[in-house]
Amino acid sequence: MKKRISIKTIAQEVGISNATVSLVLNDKDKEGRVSREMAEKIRKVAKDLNYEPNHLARGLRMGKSQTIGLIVADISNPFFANLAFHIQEYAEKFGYSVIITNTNESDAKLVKILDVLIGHQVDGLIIVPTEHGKPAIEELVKKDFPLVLLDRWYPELQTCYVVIDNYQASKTAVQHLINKKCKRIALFGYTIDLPHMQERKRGYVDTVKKAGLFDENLIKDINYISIDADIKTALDDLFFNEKNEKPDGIFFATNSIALHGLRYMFERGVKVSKDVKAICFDKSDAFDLMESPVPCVLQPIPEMGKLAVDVLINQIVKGTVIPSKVELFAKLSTEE
Amino acid sequence: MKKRISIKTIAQEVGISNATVSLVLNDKDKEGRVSREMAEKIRKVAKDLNYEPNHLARGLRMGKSQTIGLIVADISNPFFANLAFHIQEYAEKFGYSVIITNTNESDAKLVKILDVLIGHQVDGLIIVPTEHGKPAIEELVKKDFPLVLLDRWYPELQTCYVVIDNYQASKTAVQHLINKKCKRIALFGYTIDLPHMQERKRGYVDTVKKAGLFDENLIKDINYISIDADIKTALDDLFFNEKNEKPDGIFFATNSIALHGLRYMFERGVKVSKDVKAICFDKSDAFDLMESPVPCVLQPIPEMGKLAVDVLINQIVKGTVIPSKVELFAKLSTEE
DNA sequence: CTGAAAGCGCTTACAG
DNA sequence: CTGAAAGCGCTTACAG
Repeated sequence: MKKRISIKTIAQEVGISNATVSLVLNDKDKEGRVSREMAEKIRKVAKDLNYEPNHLARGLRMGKSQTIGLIVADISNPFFANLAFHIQEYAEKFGYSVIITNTNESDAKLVKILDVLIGHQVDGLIIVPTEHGKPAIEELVKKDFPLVLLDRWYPELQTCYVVIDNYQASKTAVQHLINKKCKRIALFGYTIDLPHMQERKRGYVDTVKKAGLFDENLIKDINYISIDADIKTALDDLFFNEKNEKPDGIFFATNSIALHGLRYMFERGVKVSKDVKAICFDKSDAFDLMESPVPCVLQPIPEMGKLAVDVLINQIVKGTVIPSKVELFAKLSTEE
Repeated sequence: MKKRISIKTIAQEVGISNATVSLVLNDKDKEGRVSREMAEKIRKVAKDLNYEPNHLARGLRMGKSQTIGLIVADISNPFFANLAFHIQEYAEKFGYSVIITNTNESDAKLVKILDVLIGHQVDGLIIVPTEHGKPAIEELVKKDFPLVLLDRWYPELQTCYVVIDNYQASKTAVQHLINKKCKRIALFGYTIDLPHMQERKRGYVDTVKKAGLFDENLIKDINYISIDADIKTALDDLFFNEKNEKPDGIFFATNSIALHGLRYMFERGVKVSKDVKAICFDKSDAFDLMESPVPCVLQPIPEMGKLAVDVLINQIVKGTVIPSKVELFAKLSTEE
């Protein structure tokens, strides 16, 4: 492979010093620091030689890499993929590249990724944290490393967050089912011990209680690891256990749970909308094609991504961190 | 923000030279180059100080960054998101980080991204090329820059490719509809002038011709830019134009076209499976939840990703490029 | 207006 | 077994 050409090559070609070339190529030749003709000449040679600056060298020298690390739970999940898309598009506007990585909800992996990303000298991090990732992230926070947590948060950790009001979103969703005359509303949530999920559950509980519809047996906890089996067990118990009165509504607290749940119900002949109403978090392509569309909670994905980038870049540029929790609001797909 | 600690800090702490620290930390202290006690001591201090090597500096010095650039058309498309997921997981095993970027099918954007990524000193590129991206990529090929094109290819450009046999996949899909007694099979494809799409069309044409079912009016070209409008126009023409005999089968040459198409048909009350059979490229979550599932062509996504990484790393390590086109085979979802 | 020099953090021949 | 030195490509204060 041919050697990439450097500032030095250009300097030699023109017969001038590296310093001057650097000035010109960084557009710092205004304010009369370099003669007009010289600047022109340098630019021409740089162009002819197809010069591309070496970001590694620049990063090393400047102490910043113009790179942001993004850590999500799973890039193949459309919610995170969309988030990643908008983060990248927006970060690019400010001249930042984004390195996207996955934890697959593993705390060990989070720790490892953090090391790798920091080794790569990222200027900041946007992190969808894992259940027990707090210690690792706390260390970074102590060092004032620029970062913003996205989608999920640790209540006891003071740092920057961009999240949505899960409690309110959940209430709205459950209320929607109540308005549709549902009397026995089930909740399907993850066992994950993070407040975004607890808030969704709390929103459910408060709303059904207020309507006098609370029944503990209708709350089903799903483990991310054994999602398929857990959902089947839970649905079997709700719909095919003679002892139980069937639910007439289901609130799926995440999209992945909804997808698995709907699939199994479909398989078992439980008709959504007819036998039981459903509502869930986040939109899926699947919903548009169902016999009767499932309404869902729409998180403002582009705004979440942009805001995370804004908050992060602000930290990087200012060099200081003012802990803050930005809360956005979701709305129902039926409100559109 | 606290300064990151460097090899120098460790060296001073231990009272020793940078060189020795570097040797130890890179596990080059075997073969009796450094005394056992000294090595232990250095490792301990490095650990206590929480040392993280600076990849920028190492990359600059070694002339490689252990980073791979991945360019896809759209990370929010599940096909590419899955591909990205597997590429990243697999590349990580070899110690490579992956920078993921999107072209949104724009040639101009491809050129720009190429510059950015090369500026970041990526050691190699995995590229899903755009329609007219050939000149830009050709330049890299001429320089023997390590790269592999994925999913799509330029027939006149000798370089490394990992693709699937689109012709065969398409034939199988169309044959499936013929086996289901379809007599009027429509094709929905993109206008994009790249052979992967042409092959899909050719597979369709050859198969319907062989069965004596060819009718030019059943071929519909969709523009990526105006996908929504184009699909509506095409479907309206097929199903709601009194002059035309309706199709009884549709082959959607991509997943995005299928999704838009199925949605519109649903909206207009055209019943898939009952009124018209459908089949398409790539699986979508949506299919599991439809009244009658749409069969699809399953590309071997994990294998495609892994192979691309293998081929690329091989180039990087060997320092030479042997142009090759690896072709994988897709199968129908009904074959599972 | 332009140049010489230092230094970012690392690795690697070369000396001893 | 360990150290001194050079150099990767860049930017930036300092001199002139």
